[in-house]
Amino acid sequence: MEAEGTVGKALDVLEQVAAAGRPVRFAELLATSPYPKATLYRLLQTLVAQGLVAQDEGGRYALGLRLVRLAHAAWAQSSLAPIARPWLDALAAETGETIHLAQLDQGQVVYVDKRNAARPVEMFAQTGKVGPAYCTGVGKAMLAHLPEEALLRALERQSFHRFTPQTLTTPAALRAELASIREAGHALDREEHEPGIICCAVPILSRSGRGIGALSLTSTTARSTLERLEAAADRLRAAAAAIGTAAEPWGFPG
Amino acid sequence: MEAEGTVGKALDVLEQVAAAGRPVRFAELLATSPYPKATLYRLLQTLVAQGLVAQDEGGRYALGLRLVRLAHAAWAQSSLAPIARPWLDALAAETGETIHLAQLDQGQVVYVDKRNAARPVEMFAQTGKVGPAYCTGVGKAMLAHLPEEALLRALERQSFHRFTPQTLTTPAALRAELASIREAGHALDREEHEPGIICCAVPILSRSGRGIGALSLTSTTARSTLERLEAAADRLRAAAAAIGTAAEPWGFPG
DNA sequence: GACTTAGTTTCAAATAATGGAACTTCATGA
DNA sequence: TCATGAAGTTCCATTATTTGAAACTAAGTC
Repeated sequence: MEAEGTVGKALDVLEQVAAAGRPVRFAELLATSPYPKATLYRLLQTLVAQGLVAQDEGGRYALGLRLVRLAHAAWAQSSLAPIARPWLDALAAETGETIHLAQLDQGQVVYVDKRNAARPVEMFAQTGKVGPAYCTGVGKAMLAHLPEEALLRALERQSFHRFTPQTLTTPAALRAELASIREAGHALDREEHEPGIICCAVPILSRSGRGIGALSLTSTTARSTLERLEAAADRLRAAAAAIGTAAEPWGFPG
Repeated sequence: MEAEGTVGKALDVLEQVAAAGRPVRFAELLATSPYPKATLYRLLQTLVAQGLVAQDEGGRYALGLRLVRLAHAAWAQSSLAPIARPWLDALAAETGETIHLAQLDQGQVVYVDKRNAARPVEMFAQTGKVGPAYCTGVGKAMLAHLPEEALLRALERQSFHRFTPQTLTTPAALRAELASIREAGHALDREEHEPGIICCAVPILSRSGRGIGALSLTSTTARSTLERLEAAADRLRAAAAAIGTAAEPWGFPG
């Protein structure tokens, strides 16, 4: 924490409210805040006045609906997600499996759209969720197509947690994996993030060759195998190529 | 525009980028900004540094993915939307029509979750989308259960636009409608917002009797009638009651 | 009714934001 | 080739906002 300028401080506080995951009292925030009582108090007042944070009758703070409005605008004006929609529909219908569309933001994977085989579109329940880049199919596919400098920055701020026995936990192992992903043209998640969950992902490249997102097909070891997912890689690649051609060249910054 | 404090100014700029609906150049923003060149420039720099705004290679500004992450957190920590999910699933399955869950934020309707009709139909509203309160079913259902003071504030900032011939365009007409909604226990949208679109909505009340959201069943005049939607009102009310009982008493502030 | 805990306000000092103007690119076309 | 201008960036003395220790209020608790 500790950010530059008043706006940065306000966002620190906002992020703290977000991290709590439930409505929190002032005292709870104060306990783990780097800011003194009066400062924290006024920052929260400002956030409430702006609608970024809401306060219940008991005075507890939670994230406000203005964020939901703004995120909808962000999604709608993106050059990737709205364009990709029909392709996700088609892939989900053809494969009967779960399809993810992801982008990279500050070194993390952000899922920006999804189709669940069983259920219809449910936006925020899944959209906006974040995950680690180094142990997901979409994450590795995007990292593999990041310029060296951006990759370094992304790896720097990463701490490698071993989610499963298969998780790659060193930069060296990851770099070797990224090289083979570039060669194969697709990335596999061999239960590296969650046991029983496997996935095949391809990068989405803009016309200028820059990575702007990734597309993945996810299944469970109970229902499918890596070989079967890999067999669908060409189908994914075709969709990714079409999306990349249609999209504005808006790169993911890492 | 023109807001209090540095945070408010930064959010003004953010909102301007959102309003554009597409990546915009600095000069475009400057043309309609109340802030001088240097100030606007530095506000944008700050927003970019914070990840709320992203910049493409051409230097154009668009909303950043950090907003999508934050909105997901807002959605997940809400005391309403996650709890309501199974009921939306059930209502959509039973009726085969579109179901919306909405909340009121600063006098506007914000759709926080939805289920699409089983039959292939175009999207009316995505999650996070906003709409007017005075001419939608969910909006009127919520306005009807707002305390007088909050209703006044909501009406004040409302300008009544006549979307269709059926739209109520005066505070007096709306107040009469709200009274009859309170009596009936549900609100109808008689093509007041979009021609051909009808809807029946019920308020979701917390255990303390406060309005915290609304639930609606939407259809088209081609496929159904107001009478048929109204017949499902009891089913909606039952779901709303269950959700309201399970939810934390977190009122909508108007 | 003294004592703790949670939240709110004050005000002089410290800090950050402001904005007019000057400067740097970069594209255009005479 | 070199003027012309449009778009974007930086400077810096001035100005306004933010800061935070401490005092204060309100609401429990024993």
